Amino acid sequence: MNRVRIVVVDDHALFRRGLISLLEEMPEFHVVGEAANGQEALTVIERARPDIILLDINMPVLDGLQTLAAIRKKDSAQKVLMLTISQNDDDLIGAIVAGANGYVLKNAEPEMLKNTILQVYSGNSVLSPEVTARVLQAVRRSQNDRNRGLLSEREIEVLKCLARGQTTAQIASVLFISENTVKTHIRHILEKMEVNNRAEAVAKAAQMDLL
Amino acid sequence: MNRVRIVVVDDHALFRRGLISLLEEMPEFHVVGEAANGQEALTVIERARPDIILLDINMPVLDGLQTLAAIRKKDSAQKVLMLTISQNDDDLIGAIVAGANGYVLKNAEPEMLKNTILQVYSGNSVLSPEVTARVLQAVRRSQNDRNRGLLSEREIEVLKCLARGQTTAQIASVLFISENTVKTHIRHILEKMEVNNRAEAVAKAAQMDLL
DNA sequence: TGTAAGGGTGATGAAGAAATCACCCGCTTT
DNA sequence: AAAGCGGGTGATTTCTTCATCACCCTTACA
Repeated sequence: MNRVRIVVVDDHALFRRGLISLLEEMPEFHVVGEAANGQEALTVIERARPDIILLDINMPVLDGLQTLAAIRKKDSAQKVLMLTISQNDDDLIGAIVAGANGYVLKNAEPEMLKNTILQVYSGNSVLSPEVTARVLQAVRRSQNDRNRGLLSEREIEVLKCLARGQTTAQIASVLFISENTVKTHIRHILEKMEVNNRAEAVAKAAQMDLL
Repeated sequence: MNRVRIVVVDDHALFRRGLISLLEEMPEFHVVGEAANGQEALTVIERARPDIILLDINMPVLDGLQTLAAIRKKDSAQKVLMLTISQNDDDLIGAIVAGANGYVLKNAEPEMLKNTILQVYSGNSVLSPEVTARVLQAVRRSQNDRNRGLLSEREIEVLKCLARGQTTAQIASVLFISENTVKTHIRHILEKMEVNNRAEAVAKAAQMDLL
């Protein structure tokens, strides 16, 4: 197998040199370029045509996220692995949205880093376990956001009553509205949740945890 | 260090037994219970009080996602690692939303599985590299969804013109509206995007990829 | 067979968002 | 000082969504 061609981008010269020697010790890899900031990186990448770019986030001139965006604009298939100390949510989510193929912390073990690079090279994505929880949290939040706004507040009230097994008439008296209104709310709930009857709506609502 | 107490839930008896002997061979782990479906699992968990539950998704009676939801309802801190062959998006995202602490494929290497369990035990989350890309994709989609709906269609039109460097007057003539209207649209754009001027708005829009 | 319950359709007033425009201010350039 | 441009404030019209209600249909069952 051919060696994986790598470009290392990091403003910390010491770290960059250390990382490069580490990679060069591994027979799988070959470092074909390095840069101390995003601006330089774009030039180096243009010339070196690497398989993978290891990209720091905190950098002067052009930071990692802007650099990533610029890279993506030119080549949507270029593999980019963020390698940073930042566990900041904005950096993390920002990198993902900008199209990073992975996000690993600088304190990763060499063996771990090697596996990560090979995974990314083979087309997969990798996250450090330390940041994976935050990503999952982001997924949960966004799914909840998707649910929020789907139903109006009143409709959720009605849905809660439904979940308690109340009939149309009971709900009407509890909420001080007419039975007709309750039925209309339920109709809208069924439409919005894309279900066919009350029971199914309650089941789905329980699953979406909006009771 | 104490051994990590594990419960294995999988309807495939052969796989379950194999997994259990594998785990028992490792000094770090101790399997304190097993179950062939979600229903059984809930009982077993109640009794065995494991540190971690390895949970399959495709199961009869009560599937893995429903089981996970039930577990979370009782104990929001219980660590649950999904261990499945399913690369289905609904299963994956569903598991995350339901609160899984990890999602790994059954074809994982023993050494890999061991590391994963230890990571989850120590409070982190883990995804198989094979599914990580899909999760990142989901994050990107949901962030885009968050952007959609932020600006009205008309406002996005104005924003596109701004990005082309057009002045208020030029935009007005292109869109067949008065300059005042253009200014108002721009004002709303600035407010909604939480930026202070046109240039910043364009930069942020480019970053959010809504041009 | 009539009555209760789930489900479907149409309609209306109130509230809020969207799109439009007029007018004002401050800075820069000429 | 006049003109051009970016930016701020108020006001109007239109459209959509929400919450409300009336009326009709089908099924089950007493």
